[in-house]
Amino acid sequence: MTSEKPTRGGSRPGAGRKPGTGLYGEPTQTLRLPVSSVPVVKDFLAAYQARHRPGRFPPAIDVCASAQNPVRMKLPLFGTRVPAGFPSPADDYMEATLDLNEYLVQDRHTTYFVKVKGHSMTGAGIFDGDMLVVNRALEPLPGKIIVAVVDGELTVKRLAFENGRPVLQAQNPHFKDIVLKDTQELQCWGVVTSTIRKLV
Amino acid sequence: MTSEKPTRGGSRPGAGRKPGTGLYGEPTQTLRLPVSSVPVVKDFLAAYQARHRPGRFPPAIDVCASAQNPVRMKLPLFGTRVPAGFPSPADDYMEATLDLNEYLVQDRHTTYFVKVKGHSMTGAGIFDGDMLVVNRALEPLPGKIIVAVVDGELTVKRLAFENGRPVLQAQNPHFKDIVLKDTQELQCWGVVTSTIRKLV
DNA sequence: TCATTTGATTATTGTCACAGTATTCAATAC
DNA sequence: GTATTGAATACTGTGACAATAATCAAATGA
Repeated sequence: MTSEKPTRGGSRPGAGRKPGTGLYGEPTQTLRLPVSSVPVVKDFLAAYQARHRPGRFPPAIDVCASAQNPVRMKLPLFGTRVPAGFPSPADDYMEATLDLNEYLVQDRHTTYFVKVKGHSMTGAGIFDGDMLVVNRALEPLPGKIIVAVVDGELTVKRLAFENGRPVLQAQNPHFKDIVLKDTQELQCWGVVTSTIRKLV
Repeated sequence: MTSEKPTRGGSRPGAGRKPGTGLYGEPTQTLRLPVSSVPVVKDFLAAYQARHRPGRFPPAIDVCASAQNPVRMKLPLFGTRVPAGFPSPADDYMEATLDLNEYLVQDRHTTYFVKVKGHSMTGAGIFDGDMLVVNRALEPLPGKIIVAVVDGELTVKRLAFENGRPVLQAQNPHFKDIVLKDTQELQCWGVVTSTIRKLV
């Protein structure tokens, strides 16, 4: 321990942290939120931050399941007319019975389920935690929402083509589209046929 | 226009705004976010506010009863890891089985389906043509999305309470909320537990 | 009598400001 | 040539402030 005056360091022109080197690469601002929502928003921001990191696409899918052995289960489906009382199977109001598997699974051998992670598809009405029904036998046409693998990352995006190149469009203006380069391979795992969201 | 000193008003003990009268009914705090995420978070907060707005004690709501019909099923469920190839039932990725009916139908005796018409619930991610899974055995608590009959009209709205009165909130700023008057009867047909949307 | 007006009081809310931290630069030391 | 160092500058979390909103009860006026 000395009290000598150091001779290194000092004023330098052009020194200082460079702009855009923060967590998000863009300006920030403060927003007032209810305290109970803070952890939720922080989780969202973590995904938001990761999504903006160049060259990396965090997985958007959590759970995969296949529809191999569906069983029938019929439940009442009511029509659009307003019944005078609560509808019962004997009423004319009942339009049909509905089997969810029958309704949602075209072909049990080519259908599976995945769970959505992240907020990149909110513009298409697909939210974090939604369950998707995917049919891998369907052709990935432009405009369809597909499950795809790009650079080893599993994502859910809307398929489009620009200048002959496939583009995986995020349906949220704050997430970047994925424009495939010649060196990148697009592996399609199927077309999303339905979305399911649990509310309770 | 006079300059006389008014004699009304003045200091009062116990005056002042009451705690918990804000948008969320709870304390708030500031959080720093990237500017591009601000509209996304604000949208989220709007829904969050509707979800968490504390209601008063619920009035008498008629929960009607009836329905039936059974059967069951089981389907394979795959693990959370991203598989290197397409998952199949023979893979180690299969972790359990998923049954769509089991996943979406808590009690087949109290569950039915309805199809949405109109755009009044788009703010809650419920769109025209969506299929709703409704459980009429669940209690219509504030914040839940319910199927209700008001003045003979069958509607899907979010339930809330203002000044002790039930309010059916449309989740679309272009639709009006339904504030129930004393002469009006609110007949609840159940709580929406899931939404299903077919894309193809 | 009773509904309305009024100013003080207090909570909420959007925004700014500040201190502490992180990053970068280039001269100096080794 | 490489590592160290202090200054410079941006980022980040939190506190503070002013403007707004809500509430109360006395005074007012019909």
